Amino acid sequence: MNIGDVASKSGLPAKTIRYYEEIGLVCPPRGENGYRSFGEDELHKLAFLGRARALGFSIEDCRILLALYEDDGRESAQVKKVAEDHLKRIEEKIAQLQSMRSTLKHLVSSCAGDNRPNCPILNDLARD
Amino acid sequence: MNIGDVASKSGLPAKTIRYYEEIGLVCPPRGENGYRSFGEDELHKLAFLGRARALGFSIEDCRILLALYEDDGRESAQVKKVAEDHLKRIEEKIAQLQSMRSTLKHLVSSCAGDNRPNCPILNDLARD
DNA sequence: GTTGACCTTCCAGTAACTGGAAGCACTATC
DNA sequence: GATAGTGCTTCCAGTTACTGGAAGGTCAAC
Repeated sequence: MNIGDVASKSGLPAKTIRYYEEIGLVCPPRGENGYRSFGEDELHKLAFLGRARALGFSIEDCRILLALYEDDGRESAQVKKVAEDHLKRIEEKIAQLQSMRSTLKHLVSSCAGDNRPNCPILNDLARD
Repeated sequence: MNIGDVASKSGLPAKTIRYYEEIGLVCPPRGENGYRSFGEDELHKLAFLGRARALGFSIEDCRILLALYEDDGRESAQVKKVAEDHLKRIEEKIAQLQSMRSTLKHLVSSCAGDNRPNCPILNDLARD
């Protein structure tokens, strides 16, 4: 398979796949013409990476998860730890965004949004 | 005031203030010794920026908000638009993170987290 | 043989800082 | 007056995970 094939099958852009090769997440062999030649295993890996990224795991987490996936001697506790840490970071991020949302909602609803200059949003940002 | 003073008063790191000057958000005059010399107005601006950033506004949004703040002819509708667009983006982000959280929570709870290799998290990432 | 799609590499840019090095400036102390 | 310590300056590089684009080689079809 050429890169375009695995791109459409994995859902990842070709650019991203080249990038993943550059940083060592995958290393497809090359054909005579210099084209990357992907097998089912590489496609499987890329799909794995796509799903992990879709769950918000960082590239470094993905690297670890992939290594654990390929390590028969892994302990599920290692995987769980990575996922739990990530979950915790996500929950912190959600809390932070919810706090912003709450403040913003309040500000937006208090602003007339008309053609006059007075604005509670700016007043709040400029408060002393 | 030197940069260290406005840094502690505004809560922004000195590095960040220099960066804000570099991108034209503030432009404090310089003293004889080449040091940046901040007045109350610059401090006020920096505090404004700090609060806007804390609400998650992008630097470009901050630039717009600051310009509106300093424009007596502004219409509150302009400010409200910026805030509403930002609020919408935040809500989308929250929804995305909540979806990740939901999946992750489920996966984490289904993983034994022991010394055995079998792991539902990896199974899910590797599913066909 | 030429068009068009697909592949290659390389370089630059994104957002918003942050860390660190090298080197002045200022203040306090001996 | 020398020195130490802190604070200021600029400049360069690195962060995250790609993404866009240019210049050019390859392949299949007509």
